[in-house]
Order: sequence, then structure tokens, then C-alpha cells
Amino acid sequence: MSPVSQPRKRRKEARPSELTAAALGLFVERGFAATRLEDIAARAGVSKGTLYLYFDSKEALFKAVIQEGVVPVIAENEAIAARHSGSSFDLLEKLLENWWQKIGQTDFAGIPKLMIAEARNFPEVAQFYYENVIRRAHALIGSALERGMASGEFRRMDVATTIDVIIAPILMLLIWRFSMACCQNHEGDSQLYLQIHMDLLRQGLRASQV
Amino acid sequence: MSPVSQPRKRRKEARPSELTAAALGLFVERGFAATRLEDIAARAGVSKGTLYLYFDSKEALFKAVIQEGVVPVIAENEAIAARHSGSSFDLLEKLLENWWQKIGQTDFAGIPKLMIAEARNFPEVAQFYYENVIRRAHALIGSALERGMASGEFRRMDVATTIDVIIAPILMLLIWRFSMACCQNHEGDSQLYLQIHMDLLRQGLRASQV
Amino acid sequence: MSPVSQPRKRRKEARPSELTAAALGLFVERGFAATRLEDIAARAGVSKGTLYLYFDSKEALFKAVIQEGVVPVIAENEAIAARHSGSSFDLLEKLLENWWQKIGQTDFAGIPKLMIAEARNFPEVAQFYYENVIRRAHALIGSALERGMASGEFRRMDVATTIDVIIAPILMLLIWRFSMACCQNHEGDSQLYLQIHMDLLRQGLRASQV
Amino acid sequence: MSPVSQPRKRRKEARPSELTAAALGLFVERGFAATRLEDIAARAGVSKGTLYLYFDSKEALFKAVIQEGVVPVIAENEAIAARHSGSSFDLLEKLLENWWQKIGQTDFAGIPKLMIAEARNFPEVAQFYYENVIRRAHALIGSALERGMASGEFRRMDVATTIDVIIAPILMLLIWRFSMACCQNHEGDSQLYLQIHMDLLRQGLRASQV
DNA sequence: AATGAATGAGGCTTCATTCAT
DNA sequence: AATGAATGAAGCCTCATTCAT
Repeated sequence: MSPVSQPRKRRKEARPSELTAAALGLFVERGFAATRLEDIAARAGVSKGTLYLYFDSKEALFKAVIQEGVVPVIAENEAIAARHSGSSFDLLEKLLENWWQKIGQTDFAGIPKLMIAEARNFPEVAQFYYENVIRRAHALIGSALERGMASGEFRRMDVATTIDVIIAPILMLLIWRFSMACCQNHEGDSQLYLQIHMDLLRQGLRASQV
Repeated sequence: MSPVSQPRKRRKEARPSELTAAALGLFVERGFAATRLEDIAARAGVSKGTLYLYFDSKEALFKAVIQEGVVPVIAENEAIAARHSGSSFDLLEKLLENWWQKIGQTDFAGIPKLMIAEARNFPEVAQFYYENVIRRAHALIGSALERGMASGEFRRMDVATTIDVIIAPILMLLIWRFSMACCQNHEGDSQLYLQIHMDLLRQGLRASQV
Repeated sequence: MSPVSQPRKRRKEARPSELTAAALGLFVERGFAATRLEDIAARAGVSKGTLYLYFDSKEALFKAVIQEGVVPVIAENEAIAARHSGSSFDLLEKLLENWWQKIGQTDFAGIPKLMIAEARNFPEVAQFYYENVIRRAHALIGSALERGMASGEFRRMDVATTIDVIIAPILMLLIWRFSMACCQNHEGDSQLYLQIHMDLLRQGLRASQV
Repeated sequence: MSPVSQPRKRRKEARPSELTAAALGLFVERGFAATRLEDIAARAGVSKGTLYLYFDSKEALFKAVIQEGVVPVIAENEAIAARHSGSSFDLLEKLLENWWQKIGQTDFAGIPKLMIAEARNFPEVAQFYYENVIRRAHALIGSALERGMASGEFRRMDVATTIDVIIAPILMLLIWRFSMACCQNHEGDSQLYLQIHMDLLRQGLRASQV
């Protein structure tokens, strides 16, 4: 209860996320199989055995990494959509902006690459991620598109597939950053990339003015 | 000299690509580190040791897989672009069509996912892939965009970044197929997906009609 | 802090030499290449993996075996020579006696056979052994011979080559013990062997009395 | 029967010894276990499979190497001893001279090192070598010593052990050449070495005058 | 007789996991 | 709670041996 004991306690409670953070970094960098628990422990500043105090196995650690990666940004965006009143395209931009703040510019940005690389090795985890992130994100975009079509702002389209096409460049931005980006000698400008994506969509989705 | 002696020789020459084909399949499915050479050998119908008659190591096999994945479809597309005379958007569609035939519907479709998952573990291979595939593909799209801007068909844009945005959904189509696709209960319709992508682009790239 | 915690630590420190001892025995018996790490581990009462906690590789273990085999007997003999005051032949006998006590009758006796069998496969190790053992031993014998020649006790001779001839039977005694000795049905009497060697030398080195 | 067919036939008959010669060289250089049959085949200028036309296994090849190494020099020396009429020391010198010509300066010189290194792995081969080479060589030296003692030329001695001491430097000369010799920067002078050995023996074996 | 492609047992090495401290 | 020494299963790779040509 003394102030001295606080850092210790906070430390203890913070441990799991310190460990998953270290694990996420290495899993993204090298892949699940090629990452050694010893390296994760070293990066987190603990010993190998300590990992087993918090996670039953390497696989359990992986699951925790992904589950922790499902941050409440989806819920946030659902709330944003719920109270949005402007144009549908504005909504899409707001959602993207929030995603960019909460995911794209944080360590969680590595999750998509990791999940894609390991989906087939961990089908249940992939399923979990799909249900809790992808499906909800799709629904979110989908309702924005439906809303825009209903109002006449967007042209008619196959919504389900259009969602995939819209999301693809956004995911790819992150995937690229954690894979081939090192091969490019020029820095990619994420802001510009996202802006161009939205520019294309603004015009591409618009109901043709006759 | 006799035709009888051929099968042996033909086998010898055909082996490497039989092996890389098997390896590609498993690398895409499980990742490089999680794939056992024994499984690759089994899939190719040979023994473990046989792999070493053709490749020095697992890593060398990986390199061969990627290098063999650089099929001449790029050159083909360069030729298509060179002799194209219609609208620039038509050119983009032709290039996509050929890519879909030669890559998207073949075993090579797995290469992008594999390369993305392993890029950081094999920087030289990634560099090779970048130089020989990505850079040339970018140049190809880029010249089509420039051509369309020059003719007034396309609106003005930051070409370099727009290329990335345009390519992203195409790459993502393949990446998805070899990763999260298994989580979806509905079949993805690739044709529809590509068509929608092109629809969005057709309208999105068009110079605004006053 | 408690004495109870000691055994673990003591073990940790004692391990390397337990392992090299086991390795020496098997390397001498079967040769480096024909010895399996698993057998070394078994002889030392540990598991295969434990070896790698202390040595990076089989080759590193070999090096350690040799380096540990360079016991300070040479230094001891150098000290003996430095303070010797009797006849030069007496000195040779003292050196031999000490060598016999500290090397010939211990596990280190196997080193010469091992080193000879593997010298060409491990040139750097051989070089190390040569510099730290052989060269110093030669210098030691050499100075005894010079001393004896100077005093008139020994006849004139080509010292460098004579050293080799003198050492040969001593090395051979050990080499034989770890190789062909098993083919003989009679026990070799090392004491007698060494005594006869010295007898031949006593008379063979003596300056002719005219 | 045509002259043209001769080289072929000679070739065929010569094969086994070409193969054992290549094998001896590599066995001596690297040891039995560390030598690959492929390298032996390559050195002999044949393919790996060809070895199995002449030898059942790697071990059989090793046996053949040793057996072929038991050249009739022993028989020769036995004949020399039988017809010798001069001093006993002269006989020892003659035997050594012949050995030096027929073994010491030929490829067979590597046999002792090889046999010593592998004796414990191939006890039957070692036994064979012991019976057919070592025992007979010992008997030869032994009878010369007995002869010299009987005539009063040599002093009294334990013959069996003295033989070992006498032979040791001779064996060591060869063993050294194929092991540690590479560590010395100066060339060893074998002639001088053998001469010094005999000088020591001449004086060392002599019956004390007076 | 000769080849060399193919095999698969076996060894070195790694690393997830356990457990005594 | 934390450590890190120890384990042993498993994978990469080698190479003696076989066999179709």
C-alpha cells in the first residue's frame, strides 16, 4: 500500500501486455515459427521461463497477441457511425481517420500482416479475428455504403464485394509497411496514399450526375 | 541416343520445377519456417535426400521458388502495352486480364502472399522480387496512367502513389485467397471483385466532365 | 546465499570439464567424426541438448578438449628444469618422471593420439597444441641437451633432431596404448619401456670416454 | 587380343589398386569416418557407384587398403636377415634402409597413422595388421637383437620391450609426417632423423667395453 | 563395366517446454 | 514471481548404399 509498492504492482499487471507487445513485434518481423521465445523474452526484458507464468504455450501467446490486437477501435467506429449525420462519404472518411489514429499509427498496425501470414496455421485464431474484426469492419463499411445508396449519394453497387475492394488498399498499406517496404528506397507517404484512395472512391462511388 | 533413354533425362530436367511447385504450395500454406522439407519431398513424390540433389538448402529452394515465380507475364504485358492503341483504361483492363489468366488463375497466385510473409526474413530475395516484378509492374501501370493523363482521358494525379492504390486490391485478392479466405463461408467471386475494382477506377480516374 | 544453493552453482561450473572429460574419452576411442554427441552426453550423464549450453558445436567441444588437455605440466617441468642442479641426464629423468605422473597416468594420456589423428582436420587446433605443448616441450628437452653438451656430459649432436628422436618413444607409448595395444595379448609394461628408453639414452647420449 | 584392347584390360585389372590408393590418401588425410566415398571416387576418377563394383562397402574398402598396405617388404627383410653375415647392427641398418626405400618413401607411409587412428574402430583389421606386419617386424628386430647379444656385440637387455623402443621413433617419423608436420615451419630431415636414431642405438645397444 | 539419380537412416543442432531453486 | 539449467522431440542435412539405365 506504500507508494513504493505501487510500481511493483503496476509492473505485475502490465506484464502480459509487455510480453504480447514484444511478441507482436517479433512475430510480425519474422513470422510465428521463426520467432524464438527466448528472443521475445529478451525483448521484454524477462527470462524465458517467465513467459510461461503468463501463457501456457507459444501458441497461446500468439492467440493473446491477436486478441489484444482487437482493440476497441471497432466499437468506437460503430459509435461514430451511429451518431453520424452528414454525407455517407464523410462517414467513410471519419472512420478511416479514426482507424488511422488508433491502428495505423500504432504497434497494432502489424496485426494484419501477421494474421495473413499465419491464418492457415491457426484457423481458430483467424476465425476469431474474422468474426471480431473483419466482419464488424465490413458491416460498418457496408452500412455506410447502403446509407449512401439509399440517399442517392452513391451509385448502385454490389455492396458485399465493393467493401472488399475498398478495404483492400487500406490493409495493403499496413501489410506493405511490414514486408516489402524495406525494398523501396523512397519513403511511402501514407497520408497521400490514403488521400488518393479516398479521392478515387469519392468520384468512383458517386452516383452519376445526369 | 534411343528414345528409351529419354524418360530418365526428361525426369532429371523436369525435377527442379516439380520440386519448386511442391515447395511453393506448402510455403504458401504454412510459411517457410513451418514447412518441413520432408513434406515438400512427399508432395513431389520423392525422398528427402532428392531435394538436395537440386537445391543446396531449404533457403536455396525458397529462392528458386520465387525466381521461378517471376514468370514472363511482365514481359508479355510490356509487349501488350507497347502495341496498344485504344483508350488508356482499355489498356489497364487488358493488362489485368492477362495477369489474371497467367498469374491469378495459376499456382503462381500464391507468390505474393509468400513473398509478403517472408520478405523480412529474406531481404535479398525480396529485393530480387521487387526489382524484377514489382518495379516493372509499377512502371507498366505508371505509363498507362501517364498516357491517359496526356490524352485527357484521366484526371491529373500523383502517379507514383496512385499506382500503389490501384495495385493494392489486385494483390489483396490473391493474398486473401491464401490466408483469410478460409474463414469466409461464402465463396469470393474474383471476377466480380476485379470488375468492381475496375468500375471504381473507370469513374475514379476519369477527368471530370465539366 | 545459503549453502543449499551451492550444488546448483557448483554443478554449473563443473559441467564443462565433466563434458570435456567424457568427450576426450570417446574422441580418443573412436575419433572425432565417429563419435556421436549423444554418446558423449550419455557418458557425462546429461542430455544431448545440455552440451549446447556449454559448447557451440561439436567442433568447439573438440577445441575445448584439446585446450583443457594443455595442462600446466609443461610449466611445472620448466620450473623443475630451472632449479635443477644435478647432471643433465638426471634432469631428463626428472622431467620424464613428472610427465609420467601428470600425463602418462591420467586421462590426458589420450590427447596425443587424438591430436595426431585429427591434426589435419583441425589445423588451427593442431597449431595451438603445437605452440603450447610441443614447442615448449621441445625447448625444455633442448635446453637439457645443450646443458649436457656444454658440461661435456653429452656428446655433440644435432640437438633439434635429437629431441624428436628422444620424444618419439615417449609419445608412442601413449599412442600405442590407445590404438594397437588391444591387439597384443600381453600387457605392455610402461615402466620397463620408459626405463629401457632411458637406458639406451644414457649410454647413447654420453660423450665417449676415451 | 588386338593391341587396342590391352589398355582397357590393364585398366580393368589396375582399378582396385587405383581405388585403394585414392582411398588411402584420403583416409590418412581425414580419417575413415570423415572421408566420403564420393571424394575417393573423384580422386580415382570414377563415379561413386563404381566403388561398389570392387568393394562391398566402405569398411571393405578400408580393409583392402590396409591389406594392400602389407606389402612384401617384411618378407624381403626376412630374406635379408636370413642371408646376413656381418655385424648385428649392420643388419639393423640394412633392414631400416630397405624399409625406408619400400615404405617410408612411398604412399604406404601413411598406413601407420591410419591404422593407429582407426585401430579401435576396426579391431579385426588391426589384428590382421598386427599379425602380418607388426609381429613379424618385431620378430625380425628381435632376432637381430638376440643375435647381437649372443655374439657379445650388444649388451644384455629385455629384448621384447627394447624392440618397441627401437621401433617407436621409426613409426613416429611417419605418423608425424601425416599429422602434426604441417604445424612446423621447418622441413623435417628424415635422413638425419633416422641417422641420429641409429647413432643413439649404435652406442646405446653396444655391450660396455672393458 | 560404369554411371549417377535416388533413397533413407542417422547425426548435428535448435528450441519449446519443464522444474528445481 | 522469476530464473535459467536441463530436457528431448523434431528438423535440416549428409552420405553410404542401391539400382535402373
